[in-house]
Amino acid sequence: MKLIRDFYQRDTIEVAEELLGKVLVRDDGRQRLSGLIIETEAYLGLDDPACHTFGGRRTQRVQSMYLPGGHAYVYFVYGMHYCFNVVTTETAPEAVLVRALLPLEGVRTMQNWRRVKGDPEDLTNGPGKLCQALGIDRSFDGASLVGEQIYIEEPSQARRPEKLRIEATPRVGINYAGDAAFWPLRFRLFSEIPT
DNA sequence: TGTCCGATTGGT
DNA sequence: CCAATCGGACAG
Repeated sequence: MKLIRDFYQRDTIEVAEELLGKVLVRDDGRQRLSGLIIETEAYLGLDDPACHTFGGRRTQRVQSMYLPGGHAYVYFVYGMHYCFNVVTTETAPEAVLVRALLPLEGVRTMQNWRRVKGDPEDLTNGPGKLCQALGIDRSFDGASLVGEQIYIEEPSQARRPEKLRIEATPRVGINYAGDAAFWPLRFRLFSEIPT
């Protein structure tokens, strides 16, 4: 079951936690590439120094963060990587960064796009890596998450754990953000998931 | 227009 | 630990 718009149009921290254990799907019409979401980070908009919209910044790059919850915000960093975010709330420019997946469908294709072999976990255990594995680039910026090309769905019964165990720790790579660098807004699933 | 730097990754 | 690599934010 594909998540509906209302799932995204809620409090950002709630969405960040509840995205854990869901399945991110990229469907190019020929095949499905998917992975179980195991790590996220919440970015809290105007009052969050680590957020691209801090202080009400509204530049070309971050336009899609001002879309209603349920859209994608994809940006380019370090001259070579893309990061995929889920826009949250009804109107506030907040989002959740998807940081890691457990590959499910289309592992072969992911290996081709990543040009690495070996441990499937290395395919999508980082925000830049998972974008490369799923073929997500800036053309997905602003895309609807209730459409056909990219969306998030409930996991199959088989890989839905009895109870999710979540750990909250500080976000990474934002040491420039002062106190906000210590806010526990990074969420990780550490239950055993059947694969 | 010029400069500085990044919500990362991969190799030393 | 450090380089790669270039678009974006902001100062001038």
